[in-house]
Amino acid sequence: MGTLADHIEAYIKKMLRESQTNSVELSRAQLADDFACVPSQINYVLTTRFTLERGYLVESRRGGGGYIRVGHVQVGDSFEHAIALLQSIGPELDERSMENILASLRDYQVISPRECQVIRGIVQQEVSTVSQGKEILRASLMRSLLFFIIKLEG
Amino acid sequence: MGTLADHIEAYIKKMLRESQTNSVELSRAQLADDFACVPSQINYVLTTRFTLERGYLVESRRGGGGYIRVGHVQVGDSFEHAIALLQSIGPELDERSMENILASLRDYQVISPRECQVIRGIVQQEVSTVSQGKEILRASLMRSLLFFIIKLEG
DNA sequence: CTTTCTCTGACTAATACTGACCTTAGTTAA
DNA sequence: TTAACTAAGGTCAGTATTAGTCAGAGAAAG
Repeated sequence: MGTLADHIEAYIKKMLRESQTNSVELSRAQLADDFACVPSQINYVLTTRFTLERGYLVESRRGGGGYIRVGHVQVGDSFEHAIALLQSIGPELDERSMENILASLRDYQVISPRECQVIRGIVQQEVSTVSQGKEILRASLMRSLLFFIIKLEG
Repeated sequence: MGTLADHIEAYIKKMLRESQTNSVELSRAQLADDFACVPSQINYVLTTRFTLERGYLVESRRGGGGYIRVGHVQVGDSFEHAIALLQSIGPELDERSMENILASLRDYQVISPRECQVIRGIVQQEVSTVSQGKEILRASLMRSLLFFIIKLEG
């Protein structure tokens, strides 16, 4: 059967498939009304199902003319490995794991040696500026940079 | 779609693009009349979208023959401009400042609308997953992503 | 029975827009 | 000369319209 959240998830994914642009604009209040639930239920669905790791981008704006935009990145087979690695990054990431991921991505030619070098430099620089939460920041940066590369090339 | 403010913003930017001089002179009352709104709506658009932080200069004069002049600050080199903006990011970065930076980089065509969208989405997603240090993480991510783009293009 | 997932509602925050009232600059006429 | 009039634009507080957050209740799974 599936929960309400499942239905809302399916509805949004259907709209995404039908859109030419791989992105869809929603009205939170309207959608909540359609499914006869509270608006915050929409946020629940978005934060649990339409995450960056699953290849979704969510933007929103409040106020008059506000909206929620959900975008989907579909990547080719050549990026499957990269996506898998990206998804394997948890809330924290140590240096050793980062190196393993970079090496793997370079081997699979998802990133160039130069890109690899740039990423390493950036992450090291940023991580060195904080005293706490280095692992968390590293995970965040790696996810973001890799996702950015995949998003643009995929 | 988009709000009235969005349309007025687009209209002014179009006029700016079409002008040889990177500046355009408006009549507040006339513009308000064209868009069927109150004159103060024009001020709202100017103060929220055409700020110095985004690279715009607004001058005006009251009384008979009054006017509003909007200029787009001519930056010598968009690459230099991007570097300057990057360096202006301190240890912390709030959402408003991030939007200003992105808007400016997009207006100067340092980043594409697509890249802008991706960056915003990634940053929002990542920042939403932490409970503390949102401003610090936002600064880190913006520095990293922008640096990465510039590094590859420059 | 305990843990994890769903769902709700009260409170919060951001953005858009309006209208009443204010300020400034030029023009005219006593 | 200067007071009065006319013709701009400015400010600000209030209202309307969205969406976001978070703690806790309820349901499902292990």
